[in-house]
Amino acid sequence: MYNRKIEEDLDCGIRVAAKVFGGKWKCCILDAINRGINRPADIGRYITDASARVIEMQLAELLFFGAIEKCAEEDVYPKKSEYRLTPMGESILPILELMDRWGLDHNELVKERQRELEHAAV
Amino acid sequence: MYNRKIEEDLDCGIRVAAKVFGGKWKCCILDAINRGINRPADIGRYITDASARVIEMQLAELLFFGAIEKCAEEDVYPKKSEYRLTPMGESILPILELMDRWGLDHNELVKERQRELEHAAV
DNA sequence: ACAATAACCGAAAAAAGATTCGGTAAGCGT
DNA sequence: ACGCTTACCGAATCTTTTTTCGGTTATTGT
Repeated sequence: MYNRKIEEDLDCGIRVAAKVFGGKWKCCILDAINRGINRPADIGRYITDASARVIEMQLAELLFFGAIEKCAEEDVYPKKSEYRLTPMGESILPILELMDRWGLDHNELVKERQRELEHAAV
Repeated sequence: MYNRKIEEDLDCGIRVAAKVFGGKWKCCILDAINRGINRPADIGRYITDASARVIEMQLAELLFFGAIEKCAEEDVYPKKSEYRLTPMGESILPILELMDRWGLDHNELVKERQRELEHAAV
């Protein structure tokens, strides 16, 4: 896992939250697992924009920080792995919902500004 | 302002939210302004870890997306600028609070994992 | 007149994060 | 036996974000 060069202030709650579920795909993965899509390959098919590698890496981080747990029959070789939310992972869901709602409430405005930017760039 | 090469999915609320108040310092700046610290130089003194340049840039983005507004007497030259939250900016505060509380509730665990990582890296 | 402060900006560089590519090890269907 | 899928990893590369540095313009205090 990547280790930062510059130390971060983990006394700031927002920074802690960003570390655990920030980043481009972690929220989507938590959402998928919450919906019962809990095997890597299935998550990959659910989140079509993300490559398999990204999903593996983000699963590893979510696992590392204890937001999800791995329930695989480690008999001989992994093969069948399933991930589920831990109570800690579940406690993130209300925040995701709030953020998602906020974003959807304001996306028209943001999209418009985005278009302005793109025009100006030409 | 930086213009991405790769398009992002602004139909996902979380992505929209991240665009407006994600990033390393935007939340801190919103918090500062909310506390009545509303001039760039004062915000700089409040958030000591961030350079003046960063604060300017992030203020510009917050302004661009309409989370804050600039109330400067543009008489002859800027000089005195004050920023305040717009209603849209205020609507972000509950989310920040929730994230901050979540982070503070879980920071011991995260800090410990962080220490493990650093040890392993040596 | 001179130093200090405020508000800004452009551009380069560094750091962080995401993506692609190629690989391993194992099981399942035909 | 052969190809397909699953799970996973390392490393190079590219994109995005953050930081640093040096500059402009104007005001205030001495």
